[in-house]
Amino acid sequence: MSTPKYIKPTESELEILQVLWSKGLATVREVHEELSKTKDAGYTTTLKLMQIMNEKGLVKRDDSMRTHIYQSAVNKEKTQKHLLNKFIDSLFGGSSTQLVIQALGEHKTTVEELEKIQQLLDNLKTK
Amino acid sequence: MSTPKYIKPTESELEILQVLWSKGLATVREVHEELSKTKDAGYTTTLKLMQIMNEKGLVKRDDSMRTHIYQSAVNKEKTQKHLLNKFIDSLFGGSSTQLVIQALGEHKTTVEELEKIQQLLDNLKTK
DNA sequence: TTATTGATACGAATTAAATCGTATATTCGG
DNA sequence: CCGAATATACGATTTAATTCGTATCAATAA
Repeated sequence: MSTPKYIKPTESELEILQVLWSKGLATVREVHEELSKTKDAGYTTTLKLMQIMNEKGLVKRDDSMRTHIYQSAVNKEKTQKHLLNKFIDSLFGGSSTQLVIQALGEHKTTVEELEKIQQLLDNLKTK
Repeated sequence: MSTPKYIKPTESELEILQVLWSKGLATVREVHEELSKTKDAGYTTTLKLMQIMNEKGLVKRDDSMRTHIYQSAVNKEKTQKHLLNKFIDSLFGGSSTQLVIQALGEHKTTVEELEKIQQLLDNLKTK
């Protein structure tokens, strides 16, 4: 079995992936419009980034038409997991528990969500 | 009240902060030895990084002696929280619950730890 | 047909991070 | 005192990420 090569997306690349994950398919223009809401960079900047991401294999595109259609080439959950693990290692010495404690302590979490997590914990415990 | 200026440490800076957080006080050499275990860069590289961190205010140092003594100038928990929030925003659309679910699902967590988290959840729920 | 709009390609400049070589000063063993 | 070991300072290079200008081509409206 071939070792899967995990590419670590940069900050900007992650922003683009977010958009693609939520839209499924999108043109450069669409992605750019979306990013423009919170960020301020030129169109060709977004274009170039997406071209590079295509070379890296982070996105796929259909270039059979004049206006290319992009989509993510990496799985959202897998990527999240991968980056999360790196994050936990680098900031919480590998202890996911520490991270969870901080995460729950800080953000306001609804009772429903807390119960959802408790469910999950119960499941994990019985395994 | 003055707006606290949060400086985002780079990857390498974070590694150094980790060492300082765990040691309290340390010389460049000590930090460097520690980093050498997992990483391979020259002594002057570590030195330079720590000098820059000093300029940025990420660390403090006592340079009254020939061999300077460094310590972190930023609070561990605060820094963790700050970076964690950024991370959650950028990767989990601000949902700490999503993050927690992924974190617990992936890493192997002991029953003791799971129970610790359940305790925490119970406390949160009654509030 | 021609001018305008909007698309990609691509080189190049800019910025930021990390790395290292070298100069120089201090300490310490002999 | 002298030489080796060990410090810091600091400029310069390298590498990576981001940004953007400009060329060029295609589509479309007038």
